[in-house]
Amino acid sequence: MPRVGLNQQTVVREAARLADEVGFQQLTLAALASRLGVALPSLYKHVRGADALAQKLAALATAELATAMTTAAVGRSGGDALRAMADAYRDYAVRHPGRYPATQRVPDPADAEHVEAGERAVGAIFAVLRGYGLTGDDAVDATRALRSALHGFVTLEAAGGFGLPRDVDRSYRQLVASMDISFRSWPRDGR
Amino acid sequence: MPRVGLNQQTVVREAARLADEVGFQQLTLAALASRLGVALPSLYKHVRGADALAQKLAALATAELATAMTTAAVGRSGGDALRAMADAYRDYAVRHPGRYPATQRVPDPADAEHVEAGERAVGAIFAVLRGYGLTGDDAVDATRALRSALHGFVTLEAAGGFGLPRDVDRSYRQLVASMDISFRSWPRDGR
DNA sequence: CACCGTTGGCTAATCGGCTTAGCTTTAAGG
DNA sequence: CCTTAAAGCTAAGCCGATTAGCCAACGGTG
Repeated sequence: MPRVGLNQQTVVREAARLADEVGFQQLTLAALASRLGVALPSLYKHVRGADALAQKLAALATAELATAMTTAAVGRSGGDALRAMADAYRDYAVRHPGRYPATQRVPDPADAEHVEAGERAVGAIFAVLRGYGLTGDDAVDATRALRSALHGFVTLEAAGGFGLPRDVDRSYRQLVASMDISFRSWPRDGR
Repeated sequence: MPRVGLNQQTVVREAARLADEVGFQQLTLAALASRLGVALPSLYKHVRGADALAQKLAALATAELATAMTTAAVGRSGGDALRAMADAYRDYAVRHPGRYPATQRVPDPADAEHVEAGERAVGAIFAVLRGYGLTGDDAVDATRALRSALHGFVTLEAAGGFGLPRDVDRSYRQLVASMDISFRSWPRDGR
């Protein structure tokens, strides 16, 4: 019986593909094994279990998303950079509906690649905000605001939460435009 | 053997309590049954199954959230109403970590109460936005923006996605303040 | 080429959760 | 008191995850 020749990389990558097809919640070791032409328990030679697989998938997806955000913003600044990054963010979420939810998982401190990927993603946002003159606590607040807005939008969109017929692309553009306005006149409370 | 005397209401309500304790994902028919002092299959006399239970829980949570939002905004307007509603929203999510995620489920059109609850929640936001002079398509866009921001924030907060030590309450206040600014000068593209 | 150790794959078995089928018994109403 | 709808039960089957333990393929070494 010839070996299939799997390793952790191939397993995680196929999991990513499968997740995009069937959804993150429906990503199952059983389905993944059959997809890879292998019996389910064989996967344990490469991944500790279902939870560990999800965590590895999170690391992969976070790295991809961070790269997409960084790439989009490079060579741009201000509202231009913001729009490009926001578009890249939503584009990733739409094109990878199975991977995107995985990016919500907090990195395991022991997984250096995952931690680094998360820092790259936040760093990309920070860099854009520096273009608005936002630094320190303001940058932290603004980063949280931007992440919240983008994450919330793509999550609601994916869940089918926008019932009305109004064009969703346009709503997203308006959201990003409103964030642009916010960042240009960021509210400072007394501190 | 005396009867416990369950009905759909009591089952769903207990499910909500349990979900808040153990988390939405960990809400299981097995745990719910043992909590109610009943064998698992007995639950099927009151609920069609696990998915239907989640849907009923969604209806309950959506109604509660809508009520909280509406109550908070009553008698206020403008930024005052916005802040009160936003605080009520986050407060609900924090105090009901198991119910809140359920509110993401799209109502089944056949469940009139659920549909109505969703409309009440959106209607509450619409009402606040009217105080900013936002109506029609602008109100739709702004509603989506606000929902995105609030939902994104509480979701990331619950997931532990805010790593830095910066005070989360303050970040939320800043987010809401920035939305207030956005609504006061809502961007209109050429249409 | 033969040997051997590593390791990737397998089968078997257990466990937990969901679901269905079908039986029993409560309790409410005539 | 009798009937009957419904609330509860047990039994059984399915599916996914996990663990244990076996076997065979491949790579390196003599």
